[in-house]
Amino acid sequence: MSTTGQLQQHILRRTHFSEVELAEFFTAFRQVRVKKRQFIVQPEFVPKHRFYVVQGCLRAYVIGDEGQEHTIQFAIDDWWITDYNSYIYQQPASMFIMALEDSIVLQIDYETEQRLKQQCHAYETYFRILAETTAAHMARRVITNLTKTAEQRYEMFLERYPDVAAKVPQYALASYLGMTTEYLSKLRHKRLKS
Amino acid sequence: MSTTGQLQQHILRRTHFSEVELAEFFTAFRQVRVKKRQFIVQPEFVPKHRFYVVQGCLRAYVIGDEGQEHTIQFAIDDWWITDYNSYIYQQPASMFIMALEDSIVLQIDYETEQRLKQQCHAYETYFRILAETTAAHMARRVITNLTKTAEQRYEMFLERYPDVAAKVPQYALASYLGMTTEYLSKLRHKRLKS
DNA sequence: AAATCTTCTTGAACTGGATTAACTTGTCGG
DNA sequence: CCGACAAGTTAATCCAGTTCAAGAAGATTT
Repeated sequence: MSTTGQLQQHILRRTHFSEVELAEFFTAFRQVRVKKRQFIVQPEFVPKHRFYVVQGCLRAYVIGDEGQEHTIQFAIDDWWITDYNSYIYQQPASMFIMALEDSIVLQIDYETEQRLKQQCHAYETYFRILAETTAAHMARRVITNLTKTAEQRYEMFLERYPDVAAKVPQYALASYLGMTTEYLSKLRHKRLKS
Repeated sequence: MSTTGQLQQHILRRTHFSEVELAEFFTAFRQVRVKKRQFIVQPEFVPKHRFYVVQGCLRAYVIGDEGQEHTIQFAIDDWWITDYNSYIYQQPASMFIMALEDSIVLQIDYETEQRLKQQCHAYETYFRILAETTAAHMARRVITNLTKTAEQRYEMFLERYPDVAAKVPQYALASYLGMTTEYLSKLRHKRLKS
């Protein structure tokens, strides 16, 4: 499948674009290769793009007051990623987004996205659905963080995202789940014994 | 101002509807009075509506495995509220949404919303913006919960939402901030002394 | 205005998870 | 294939926040 073919599926599984709409939509994207450890978003800079991951693995994180990293989002094949707050309001980012492995992404820039959404109802619908999905996902995460223990959060993550769990380094997962690397290490060990 | 006048402002501050579009949009809403302690969403039932709060105060919460309540969202005048996950996917709710005081809401039902969005690009845009705002808000909350201590979370909430903090009962706020009532009580006391 | 229920407070004992620190194992560029 | 740094482990100690328990202060109903 071509690299845009994957995104095409992502779109058509959620809404309907005509042939013409699809073709024009893809002209808005640029395919970019991102090397491991390379940043695509950095604090202080206004994030110009939203990214669709064709292949690879990226991680968004913030740095807390005491210098610890906190993972906000992972993205693997067929996921969208950006610093949501900063992108939609076009404010300087507060996150880093870094490739955890060599990756291929499709990027669309803010102005183009705005123009497309204005121009065509179907495009607007697609981005509305993306936003809704993001909101729903974030709401679930808030609930999980409020209601579950560290151990339960780990177990749930393993069940829900086994492919992500397998790909990302332990320290990144720990900081996503809101615990230290050391504690996650203990949980894993405990798990193996039982 | 009429009750829809408030919602009209909410819309026009975010996007543009023509006179005709505005008029038709409002026919989709029904104004409902909700008494204190009354539920508008309950677990097991598919939430049929999304609610715009004209006046009053509502609270969305889930019940954890050990029976504790966890507040997911508050809504006061000029806010939207629903069980987001359940509403957009039309699945049985997992939350309660209850009025903390006698309130007036405007409700739109799922099918009507779908029809409106399909019918008119401007409506679609408005709901896209609502979803984006929700996503951004939830993302900020995830970050705060990961990076800040209970005390910092409380201080930040007071600063950002003083009107909500003044309205809602202590136990509801505590469970929103992810701490026990007892601990919040101590934090307040500590705060008064300094 | 008494009775009942709901919310808030206070303090003592406890614990899930953090911190610190030293060590082991991977990984990869040269 | 080696040197260096990044990632993961283990164990001792510590603390932010919970739990339990009992009472005080508001609300709401009769």
